[in-house]
Amino acid sequence: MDKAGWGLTLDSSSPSDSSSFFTKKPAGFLKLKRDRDRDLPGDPRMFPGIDFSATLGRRDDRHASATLSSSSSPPAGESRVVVGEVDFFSDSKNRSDEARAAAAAAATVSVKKESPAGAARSELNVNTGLRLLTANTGSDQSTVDDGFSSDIEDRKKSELAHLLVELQRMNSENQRLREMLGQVTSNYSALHSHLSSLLQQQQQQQHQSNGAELAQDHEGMIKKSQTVVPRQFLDLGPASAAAEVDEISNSSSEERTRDGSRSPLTTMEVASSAHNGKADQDSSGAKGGVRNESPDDSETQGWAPNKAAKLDAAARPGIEQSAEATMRKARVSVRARSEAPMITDGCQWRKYGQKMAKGNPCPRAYYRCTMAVGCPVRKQVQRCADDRSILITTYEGNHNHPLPPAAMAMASTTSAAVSMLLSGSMSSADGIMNPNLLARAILPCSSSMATISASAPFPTVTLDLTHSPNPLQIQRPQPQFQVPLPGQPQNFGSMASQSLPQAFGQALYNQSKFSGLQLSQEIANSSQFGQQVASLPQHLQQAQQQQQQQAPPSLVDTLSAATAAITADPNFTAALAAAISSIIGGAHPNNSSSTTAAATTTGAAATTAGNNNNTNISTSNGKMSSFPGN
DNA sequence: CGATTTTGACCTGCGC
DNA sequence: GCGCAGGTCAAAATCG
Repeated sequence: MDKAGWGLTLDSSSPSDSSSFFTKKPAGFLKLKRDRDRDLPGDPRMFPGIDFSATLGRRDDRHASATLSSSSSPPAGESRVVVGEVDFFSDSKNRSDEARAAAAAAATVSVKKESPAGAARSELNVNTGLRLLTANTGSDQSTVDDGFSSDIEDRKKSELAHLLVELQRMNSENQRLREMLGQVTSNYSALHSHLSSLLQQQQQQQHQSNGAELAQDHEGMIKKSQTVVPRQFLDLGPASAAAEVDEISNSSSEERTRDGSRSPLTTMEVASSAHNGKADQDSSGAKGGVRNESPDDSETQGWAPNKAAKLDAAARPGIEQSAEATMRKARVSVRARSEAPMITDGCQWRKYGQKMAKGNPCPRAYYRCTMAVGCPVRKQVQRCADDRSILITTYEGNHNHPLPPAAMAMASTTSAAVSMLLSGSMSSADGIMNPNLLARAILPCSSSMATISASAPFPTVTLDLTHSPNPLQIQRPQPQFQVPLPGQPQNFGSMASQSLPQAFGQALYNQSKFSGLQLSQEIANSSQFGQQVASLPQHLQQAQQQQQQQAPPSLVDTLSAATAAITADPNFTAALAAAISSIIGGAHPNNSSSTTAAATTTGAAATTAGNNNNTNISTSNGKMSSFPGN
């Protein structure tokens, strides 16, 4: 459920009392508790608590605000932020320092900042997405200038000059980063092509050696359909290659298929169950009638690892079955430091169970999404046994309804994570899949580590947001979950009202937009990268336009400048993250039809981040019928 | 009074 | 077949 107030009630849920963590109801909780009318998509106030989507930007905001107002009492708005937000992260101060360091590294010229209000105005007017830069540059120096300079015009003039210089610099950095991105993309494509060719050769060899028995051939066809076909609408560049690896692997696909039968149905499965409803119901009846399920409850039923799913899957064509088997197992686990009982990810959840899991004194709570009837998305929330300040949230399933912007953040995140999981790691027996790349692709501004485990009962992507910044990101403010204030805007549509960009959420929001654009254009068989570039936020496009006038720097400068840019501008980082994740894990031309059809069948968006409000369907989400959407 | 949480019971899969 | 663990259900309790 949406017990929205938890984030504000750190007090009641003492970390030391983990056993009662999920059972106690925070005191302050109640006052903020549930107000469904308020929890409308797009309502910025709706998700107090640890706001995943708004966290980063707000955190950055807070840090920047602290910097700007360090020598004087902060404006009312800022003080509200500072006071209201609770930093769950122990090293927040360090990150704040890092933020300043990043600003110092990025800003060769400090730009004065008159006041937060003035900054807000400039943001509204320019909307370059360089708010962090603006904020960062408006630091001590500007304060000093304000104190000693009575000539406002001169000050503004110099400020403007600084801004222009900074803008140019950022443009050049933007260009460099784009070049780097292009290199990464080309390298990725080359590697993928090479891998595909190798796999094809291996496949041919294996077929030649094993082509004797027809039965085996038939089974092989089934396997192929079980692996390749799903990947087709899961898509992704590496997908086909991975699927081929699966095909080569004797055990992986079968095990996955078998295990998948006990896993929750996905949207696609729900879709397919529409014409297999009788089997479902019959099977449900076999359960003793305990679960009185109507056809309308098929989605809910789908979550039950019952025989119905297995029988139904067995009765279905291999394609659908395999697709479900592959996708419905995917999970995304998000680790984040939080004292709150549950991270606020923008969706409404209702708790339906709690169990003591083995090996962990903390109970595991089970939630299901209640934003729409029959939404199959569920999540598990549990404290880390080793570090109870870490909250582990595992998402599973795919939303069948529009999501508010705040929810799209997590949706996009998990979407990207699962996209990468299903696209590239499924073939791997286990292990970490290029964590740096993955982490940067998914959450490049989070300093997170994305760990993929395919050997687990469910292929799981773990996004660890608790790690300290990696060397390449050390200067960047660490994203974290924070406690938003009630009534404070959190939706991304109101970013202009924020003091600083909600980098992470914006990144993911943009990502969704990117992907949505991609999806729609993929249908039109358009190239994706150009569309992604075309769908970049305005400030990026503006920067790109201007950066074309910049002379290319040296490689060293490029790298350093890129690092500085990334660390200094969460918006850019976000956009880059979105682009990368969309490119690598999110969008490919051949994935939309099947999933879209499935989604259409169910009348759902078949997307986690798919948002009617934005008429965007995240490709990475949309194709991930089993992806933990939220 | 409706929505949500709590909590014990139940179901299922898996390993022995 | 049995026990264990994960997951889910649903009646009762709680809350607003």
